[in-house]
Amino acid sequence: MTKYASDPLRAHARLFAALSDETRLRLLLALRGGELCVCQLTALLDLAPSTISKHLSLLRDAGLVEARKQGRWVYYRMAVRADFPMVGQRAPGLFQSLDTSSRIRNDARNLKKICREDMDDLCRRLATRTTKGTR
Amino acid sequence: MTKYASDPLRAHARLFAALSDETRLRLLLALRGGELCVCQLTALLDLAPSTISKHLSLLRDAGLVEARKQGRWVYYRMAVRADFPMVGQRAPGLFQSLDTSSRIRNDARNLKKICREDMDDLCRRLATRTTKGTR
DNA sequence: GCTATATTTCGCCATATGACGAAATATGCC
DNA sequence: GGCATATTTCGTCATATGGCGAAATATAGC
Repeated sequence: MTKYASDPLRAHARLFAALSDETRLRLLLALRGGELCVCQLTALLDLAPSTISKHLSLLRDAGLVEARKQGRWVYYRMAVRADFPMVGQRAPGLFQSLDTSSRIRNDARNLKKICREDMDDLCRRLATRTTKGTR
Repeated sequence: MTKYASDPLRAHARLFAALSDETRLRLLLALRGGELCVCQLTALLDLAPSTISKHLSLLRDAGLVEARKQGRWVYYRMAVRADFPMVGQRAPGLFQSLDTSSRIRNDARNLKKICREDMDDLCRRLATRTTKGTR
C-alpha cells in the first residue's frame, strides 16, 4: 500500500495528483499494452531520461505502476489497484474516453515502432541525442 | 463542456488536478447529499471565504460542480458528467473508498449541524470570525 | 577493479499552486 | 443612491512542481 494509505483523503489527493500531469497520463496509457522499458518510454515521450524517471517514480509512489529489474534494464507495468479500480488494465473509465485524443493515438502508433526496435540500438540513439544536445 | 474539452488529454489532466487537493475533495464529498450554499461550505471547511471561492471556481471550471444563484446566495451542487462517470452522485468508485476517512465522516457530522443552522446566523458568525481574526 | 551502459537522484530555474487579506462585484433593503 | 451582506477577484507570500543537465548509483562484461 502507498505511504498515504493511512489517510484515505490524502491518499486520494496524491493519487489524483499523480494523474494530473499530461506526461504521466501518457506514460500510463502507454503501459496499457503491457510492460515497457524505461528507454522505450523515454523514446516515446521524447523527454530527458531524468524527467521520465522522475514521473515513473511518482507513479510508483502513488501505486499506479510497478517496476521490475532485469540486469541494467528496468521494466514498468501498470499496477492493478483493487481499492482503486478506476486505474488498471481492467478499468475502462479512464482510458476509453482518452482514446479520442489524437496525441494518445499518435503515441500508440509510435510505440508500435519503438517496440520493434532493438533495445540496444534504442539506448544508443537516446544517448547520442543526449550528449549532442540535439533537442 | 469544459474549456479543455478540445484536447482530451489536457482535459483529463485538469480534471484530475481539480481532484488532487484535499480541500476540493472535501468540498465534492460534502456536496454528495445535495446542493449547499457557499457559507455552509465555508463553515464546514473552516477556511477563508476567498479560499473556498477559489476552490469552487476551479471545480466549476473542471465541470465537477454547478452553481445556482438565489439573490445574494450562491448554491453549489455536484455536476453529473456523462463523459466522466467516476465523478457524480451516481459514481460509487470515488466516494465509497473515501468513506473510510475519519475526516470525511467528521465532515458529514459537522455538515448535519451546519445544515440545521439558520443561514443568516451562519453568515453572521462567519463574518464575525473574519473581522476578529480569531482563526 | 576498470570501463561501459542504464537508470536514478540532486540541484537549479521558471512557473504553478493554496493559503490569506483587501478590494471589487453582485444582490437586497430602505 | 446609500448601506449592508454574500461572494468573487486580485495581489502577495511561501511552497510545490516539471523541465533540464550533471552527478551518482546499479548492473554487466572483461
